[in-house]
Amino acid sequence: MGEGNIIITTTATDGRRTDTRDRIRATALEIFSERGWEGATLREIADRLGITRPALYYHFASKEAILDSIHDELARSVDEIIEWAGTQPTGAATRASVLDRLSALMVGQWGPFMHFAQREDDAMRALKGTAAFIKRMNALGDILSPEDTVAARIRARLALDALFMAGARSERLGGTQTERHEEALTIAKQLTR
Amino acid sequence: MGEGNIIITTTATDGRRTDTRDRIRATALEIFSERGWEGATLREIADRLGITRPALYYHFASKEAILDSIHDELARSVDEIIEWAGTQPTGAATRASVLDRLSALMVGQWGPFMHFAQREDDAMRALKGTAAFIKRMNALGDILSPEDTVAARIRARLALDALFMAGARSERLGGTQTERHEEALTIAKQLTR
DNA sequence: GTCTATAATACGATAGAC
DNA sequence: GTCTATCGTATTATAGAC
Repeated sequence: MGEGNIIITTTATDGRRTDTRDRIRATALEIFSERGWEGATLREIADRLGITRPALYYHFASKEAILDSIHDELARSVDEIIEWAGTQPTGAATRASVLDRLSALMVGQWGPFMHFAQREDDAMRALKGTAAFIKRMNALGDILSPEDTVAARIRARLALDALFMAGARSERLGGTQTERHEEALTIAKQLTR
Repeated sequence: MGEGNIIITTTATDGRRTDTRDRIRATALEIFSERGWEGATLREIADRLGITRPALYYHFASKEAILDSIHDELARSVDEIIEWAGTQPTGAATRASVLDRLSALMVGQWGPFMHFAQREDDAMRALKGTAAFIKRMNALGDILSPEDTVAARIRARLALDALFMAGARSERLGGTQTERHEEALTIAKQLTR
């Protein structure tokens, strides 16, 4: 809830880490993406960090609090895009720019997490953080629909899917990671034209 | 493995049900679709059927065996489509027919389950049944790609996503269920042209 | 800030009566 | 074919020492 999103590895003078909270979030993001919400265990997060489970509870009150914290960080970036779109005239150019900005997020570390959050949609509707994510995805779907028809809404959702597809594990599509992102972006723009 | 896929409710002369195995599969399909693999519990399946957890074990050896049994039934339908495509000349007309046949599966009871199986892809790679499902989805992706490029493979995957989207919970897209299926099919055909 | 030890709960699965 | 009772193991989470 409001932490910075730049992770800098530091050590105190006695050698103890002082960035454990950020390291927990980074590792949890990996494991949520790999295993899904139910499949991800605090044991695995702790083990991968080389600490014990109780130590996690010093930094976060619950498993859900870790997810919420990760989501808060992503939400700021997505909200920026949504708010920016609100200041622009509706049109194909604005939709293309929104897709450009979203694609940039996917290329970074958010690709696997957005894939996770999207895939867990109904299973996780109960989770506060993810419910908010779904609302943001719906807002993006509305922004990306050129007109108010079922077909346009399906196409807008597919445009988002295209970006997610390139952002997540997608080696089977062939080509380089960069190539996949570029092609997905091109197709997404065609779908929202 | 090898049971019929038509569920007929019958009762023996003393009033006991004789179709519990099929009822378990139908209910499990619902709950897997709603909650995902880890989120689905045998407790909920049993409760919804009005029986106890141990009673499930009379019909299936394990939770995984239930999933495998459901998957076997779907696999026969998907394999029919894949095999039929193999006998046809490659071309836009064949791809459109494959999409028609897949869409017909989605309109039936398989839509939510295909959404489930697709979404659980990496979390469930360990599960025998789902691993086989992923292989079939990859085969369909190949069949639906007009050429051997990254862009074509992304478009083929999005065509499948469009059908899945209409088949699963998708009320937010507006329109009627029939309308959503028709529009999704049209878009899918455009993507694989 | 991290540890050991443990509580409380839920899970999948089994044994054996009926 | 379904039940009651239970086992063994995992989970999230907490208490209190250091």
